[in-house]
Amino acid sequence: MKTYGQFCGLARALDHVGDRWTLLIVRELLIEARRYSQIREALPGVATNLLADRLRSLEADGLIWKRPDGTYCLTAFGRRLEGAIHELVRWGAEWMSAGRGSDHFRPQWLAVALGALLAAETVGGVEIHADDEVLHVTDGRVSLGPLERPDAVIRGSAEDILAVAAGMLPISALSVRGDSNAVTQLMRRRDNVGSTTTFSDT
Amino acid sequence: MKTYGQFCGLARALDHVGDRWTLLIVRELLIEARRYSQIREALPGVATNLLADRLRSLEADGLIWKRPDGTYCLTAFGRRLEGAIHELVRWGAEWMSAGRGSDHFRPQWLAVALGALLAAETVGGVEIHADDEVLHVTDGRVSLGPLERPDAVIRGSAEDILAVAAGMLPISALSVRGDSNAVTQLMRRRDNVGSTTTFSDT
DNA sequence: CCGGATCCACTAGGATACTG
DNA sequence: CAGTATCCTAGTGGATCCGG
Repeated sequence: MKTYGQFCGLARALDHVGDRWTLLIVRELLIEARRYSQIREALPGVATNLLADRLRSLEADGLIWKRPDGTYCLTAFGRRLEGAIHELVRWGAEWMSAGRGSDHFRPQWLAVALGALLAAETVGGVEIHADDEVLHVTDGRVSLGPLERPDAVIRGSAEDILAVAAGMLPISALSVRGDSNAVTQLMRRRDNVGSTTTFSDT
Repeated sequence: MKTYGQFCGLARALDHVGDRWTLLIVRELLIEARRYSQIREALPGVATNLLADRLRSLEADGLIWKRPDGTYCLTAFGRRLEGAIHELVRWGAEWMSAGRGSDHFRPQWLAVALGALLAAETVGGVEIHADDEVLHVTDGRVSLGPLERPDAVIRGSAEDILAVAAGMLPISALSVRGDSNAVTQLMRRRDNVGSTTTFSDT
């Protein structure tokens, strides 16, 4: 990308992660370390050379790192984009209410969405079965895989779980077992989500 | 921009604000409502047709609104991007340490940078004279213009003030009058800024 | 099969000239 | 002043091919 040539944090940030696909690559690696072909299949439509280009740039900029086993992995610096990505996910939740339509969907994306949308102050562990994917939430952090002794277990389609987290469906749309208190506490959405578009001055 | 076609908050957000220049336009309107030509001169290098395109899209998406007097103004929905922009500014602070170089710089950009970098819990008012620009901070919010009864007044070049806020220079690089306590409290940077790039696993 | 590289058609972006 | 109209270039998308 051509640099904006502005001495401004936003412009400098966009100089490095403002390119098309770049933040989506970071999103994938935020979920877990991935191989080239795993990233590619998670990003339908990306050209192979473009993905290779982006990975090279991200590595040169110190955001990602290629492990000896061939998986790409975020550095600590790259992971510090999580806050910005979560903010964008929360803002983008507004555009989710139009429904899925014919868009692609991967259950793993739930990990990022839930990390951004769920209440951070949750105590205890909740296991989530979304379609065939299993993930869990502890202390407001979302990770892939099951939990040893979950306080509650939620089951539903990934789409429904996402819709509940985004406030588009009531919690009753999901099957919940165990401590239902932990679940309602978990699903209390963060700020900055779901207000209607209004026009104001100043 | 071509849509990513992904049912994901991040992808949907980028479908609307991921285009080149778009977030910088939002940044300008976050500072204050602006006319077409004011936006253009704040974004050196933007093509006139491109700016017109972006403004049309942003208006169609309900992020901005054209007032009867011809100034473009953020809607409440558009202003909800402030959190994401602040996060990007904080992340981008890492790239500011390379110095200004030959990049453009506008004193007004300080308003956004300070809003992102300064401690939000500040009490009292601090007036900032950056070159010929005057702005002030109250309750962690930054606005253009002077303050009625400031607790402290900071003077310096906009570049130095930015550098202090980003932690690249000590507070002693600036001239401070009044309650120096309020100033040191103000300049205590938020999290997520300034750690060195390290490589870690997992 | 994985991890790309190469080629080509297409589209978005950049620079400048021009207009109501 | 606030854009529109062009032209040209760089970046993107899609398909295919290639070496390990």
